[in-house]
Amino acid sequence: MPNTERPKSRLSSEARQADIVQILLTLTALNSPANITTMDIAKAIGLTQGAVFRHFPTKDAIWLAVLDWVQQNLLGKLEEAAQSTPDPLNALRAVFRTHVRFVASYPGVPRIIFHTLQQPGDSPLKQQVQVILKSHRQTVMGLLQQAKLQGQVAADLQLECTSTLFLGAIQGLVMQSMASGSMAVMGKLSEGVLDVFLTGVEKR
Amino acid sequence: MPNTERPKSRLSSEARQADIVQILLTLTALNSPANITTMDIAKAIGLTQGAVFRHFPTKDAIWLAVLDWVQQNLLGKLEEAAQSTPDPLNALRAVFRTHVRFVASYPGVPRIIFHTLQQPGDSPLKQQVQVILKSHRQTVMGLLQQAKLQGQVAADLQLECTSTLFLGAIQGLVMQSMASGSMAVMGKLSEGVLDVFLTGVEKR
DNA sequence: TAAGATAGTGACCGATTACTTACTTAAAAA
DNA sequence: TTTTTAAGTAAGTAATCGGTCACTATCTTA
Repeated sequence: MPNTERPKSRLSSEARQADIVQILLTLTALNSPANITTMDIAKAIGLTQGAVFRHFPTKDAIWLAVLDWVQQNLLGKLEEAAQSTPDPLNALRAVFRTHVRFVASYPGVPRIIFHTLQQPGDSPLKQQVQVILKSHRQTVMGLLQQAKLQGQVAADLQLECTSTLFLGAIQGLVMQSMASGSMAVMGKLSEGVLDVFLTGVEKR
Repeated sequence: MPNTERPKSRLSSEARQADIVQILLTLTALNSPANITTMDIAKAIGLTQGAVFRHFPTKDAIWLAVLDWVQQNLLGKLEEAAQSTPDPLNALRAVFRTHVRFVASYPGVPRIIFHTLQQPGDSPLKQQVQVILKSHRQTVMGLLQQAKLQGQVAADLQLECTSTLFLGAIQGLVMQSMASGSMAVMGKLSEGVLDVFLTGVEKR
């Protein structure tokens, strides 16, 4: 929902920054991050291209702000879901569903993550993505460790591999929905994917 | 291993096309497909930039040739692995390991797939990727269906969701290795990921 | 209401991009 | 050996990119 507000303009730099972040979240829902130009951003918020650089020194700084938003929102919700239930495996369910819901609402986020991760070198952008992934990973591994202590999963379950598969499950859903061109696919398949995953994790 | 041959040059257009495809497979191992220019390609094969367009009409045609190579090689090997054993679940193991080995050898391929899939619209490139993904999916679903008929998996196992998770497992490994910056991570985690997945699939 | 601060404009810049073209030159066909 | 075909060159094109700058207009504040 970009640009609902059209009272001419003249916003504070802080408000504009938030504006631009939100616009990018909607632009990346349909376009690859690699193709989005500062001109695209400017047009989407109804300003000229030069105005964009009043609020961000470089284009990378814009992406960094977007990743900051992702960190605060996605990670916050995931952590909240992880603590929503004392039962670790049910909490894992909640984390998964929260993640799926988030990605369905902001389909551009996985694209941004993957696109940034692909870049060579060690830019601040890439480091930010690594922080996000690591945090997500530790949330999942923490729940698995709890489940292990409570005897809900096998004692020899490998936490690293399991959390990799957990994240991969989301990625698989994202790819499937991108390939089919419809985000609805994700909702249809997510519960089934979660079931297969949890079956593999639960102690028998 | 680009450019081992340095007998000056002057190759047939067919040989150059194959050359360029191979060079792109190595260039994408470290760079994002979005960043690779025709100049990069030319330098890597030791020619001028204009020479590239002697052998491909457009840049998209180059990527299409790369995807053709992926289709012939990856899909061929996966199908071969699927038929290597009469036991469906063991065959699934073989498919997974073949895929992991392929991605470890050509780390650029998942990047190309994802990058192409991200592009909006319905380009020939994107259609080619969809063909590849669909074929891979059907290989996996065929094996799962066989396993179901033989009673190795639950009769109510959802094939679509399971194959999505299967592909996601690979994607998870790819992301993990990109985040860590080392392709060696994939080999270390792949067997464990495969175990968790198969545990979720096998009938108990 | 006057003055300072700052968001926005629009023209501009250098660099880079995919692609073209007139030419040179090497290799295969005659 | 001569002719013909086509791979490679080198310079160039128009378009687009991120980023800058002098200036304008609007808001805040004293």
